Amino acid sequence: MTEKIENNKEKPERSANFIHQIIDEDLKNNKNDGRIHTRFPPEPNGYLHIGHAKSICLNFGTAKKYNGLCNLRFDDTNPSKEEEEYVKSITEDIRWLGFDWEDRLYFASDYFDKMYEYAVQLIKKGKAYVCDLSAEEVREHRGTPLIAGENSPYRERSIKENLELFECMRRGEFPDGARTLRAKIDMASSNLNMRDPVMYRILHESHHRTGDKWCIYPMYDWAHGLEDSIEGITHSICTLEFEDHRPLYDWFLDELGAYHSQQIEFARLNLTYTIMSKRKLLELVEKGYVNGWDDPRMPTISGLRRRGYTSESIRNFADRIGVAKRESIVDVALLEFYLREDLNKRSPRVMGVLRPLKVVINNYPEDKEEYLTAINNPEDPSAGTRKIPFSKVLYIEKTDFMENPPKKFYRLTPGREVRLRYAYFITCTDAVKDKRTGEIIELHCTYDPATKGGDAPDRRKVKSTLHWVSAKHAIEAEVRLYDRLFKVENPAGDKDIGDYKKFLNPISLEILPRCFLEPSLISAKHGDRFQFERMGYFCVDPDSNNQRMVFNRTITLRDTWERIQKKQAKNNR
RNA sequence: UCGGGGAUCGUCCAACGGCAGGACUACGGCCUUUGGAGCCGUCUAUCCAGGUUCGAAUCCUGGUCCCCGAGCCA
Repeated sequence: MTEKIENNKEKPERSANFIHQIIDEDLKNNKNDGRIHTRFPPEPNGYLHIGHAKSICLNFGTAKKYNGLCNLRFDDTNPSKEEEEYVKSITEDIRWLGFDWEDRLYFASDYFDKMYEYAVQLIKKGKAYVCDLSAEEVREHRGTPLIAGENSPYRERSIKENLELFECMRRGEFPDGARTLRAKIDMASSNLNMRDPVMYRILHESHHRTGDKWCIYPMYDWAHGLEDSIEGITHSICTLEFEDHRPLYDWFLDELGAYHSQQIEFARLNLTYTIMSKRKLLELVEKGYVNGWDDPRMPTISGLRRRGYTSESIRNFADRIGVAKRESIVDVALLEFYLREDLNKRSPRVMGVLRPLKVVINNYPEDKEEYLTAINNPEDPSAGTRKIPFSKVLYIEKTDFMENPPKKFYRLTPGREVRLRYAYFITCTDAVKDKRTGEIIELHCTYDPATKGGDAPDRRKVKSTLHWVSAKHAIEAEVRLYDRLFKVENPAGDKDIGDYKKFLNPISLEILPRCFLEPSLISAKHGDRFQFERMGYFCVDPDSNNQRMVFNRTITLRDTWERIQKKQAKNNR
């Protein structure tokens, strides 16, 4: 009984998405003998982003849910845009996300021979022909949505001639663009994709896997269904823009009498304050708006990873946003919620002062040092405790002191007593200012020795607890603060403005060169994640080295004080 | 204009003829040695107009709005 309740708690019953409903139905009808086989088919022409993560979670997740299989297949049918670098990053990213294709790593280019044979078969059936029209002429013959197209003058070539010409195409006897192989369907179809679509184009270009073996390359529509068919994919899940292509997908497979997978389309992910277009992301990288594909501001998987995201949080997010056909733009706050949820559970707590303000404890002995006990993770008792050094001169956060505080400011002000976390109650006696600028450069305080550890024997309370670092013991480090890449929710959506780059947030990166961290951080390694108490979650950047530690702020903690300030500012307006 | 899709809280997803529900956000409160976390609560939605039905987000009819489609890209 108890067990049952716990199970329910862990796996709250959520209704199946529309794709899983289709699969449930297929299973009921014993379609494909109950086999479920999906695939994730990236084109190796860019880095994966959070939108791909949705698709990866869907495809691999579906296979897992139904005890089926999911292949990783590179759709490398266009050698002019594709590179080996991308297949490396893509495989890394998928693995990091936590998915495994076992021995089922495939490339569309592995099937070029089979595809060629299939094309010959279609020609022999009188359903494909070699066309001599130029690209421009093909466009002119295609017509428009309102006007039917015209047949190509080469449409009625004999099967024999088509076979010979296609063979000559393959052998490289024609220059790029001179001829194409086209399916013979219907130039008057209301679906433009059915107006004798091109199956093969001539491209004298070296392919990253097949080298110079081929100079004709298959088009997506022709290739994709065959890839699915060859691999025995049962459910071929893709995005909405391929809906119009489904009749063609079906036509090829039906004409060939080949195994026929079912194409199902869903709406791709959009996220607020970022862009998902590969082309635009490439532009940001190439024109130096960001520092590479893995810049922590990028929505790429590698960027998120470097930023400190956990794969668990991305998977939870993908699971939560669901799958539907309605186009949408998901609030990035939802992603951030799952990030914080996961980070809160797993991150060791440490203290780090980002914007240091020197504090001298007047009544603390000059040379005394003591080690105080701090809890490593209140969410995880097994994480234990550690010792942190305390001494006469400390740093606290600049924003934790105000000489003339507004209402509801609970932190340090002249005359007020607060707690230093795990240490003592201190009271501010004096603020030293720079004579010229008036900036507060140093605080003088007294401490109450009876409050060691942070509790007062007389039960008196303080309104706030501050984090701090002993000046003598602190590690100096660089911390990089990231904010959203764009200033507006939907930078790609505003067609009046035109260029999405106008919406770039000019302060999406702030570098703090002189932060002070507690000494335990000295052993932190690349990728290690921490919560800097009261400040947020941080991770060690790969730029970090023995000379200089570099941390990225993954995300702030939820900040109630910030909200109060915003409200106050609003009310004063 | 033709073809293909889609319209449910601010956002995302459910409800498949029978009390419109969940998550996030926002806003209150409790608690707190992180203004963190946790806990409790509140607000807010069926594109419009007709019809069928005891009963419609769901079925029918007619509108409106949005997205995709005329690459030898995927």
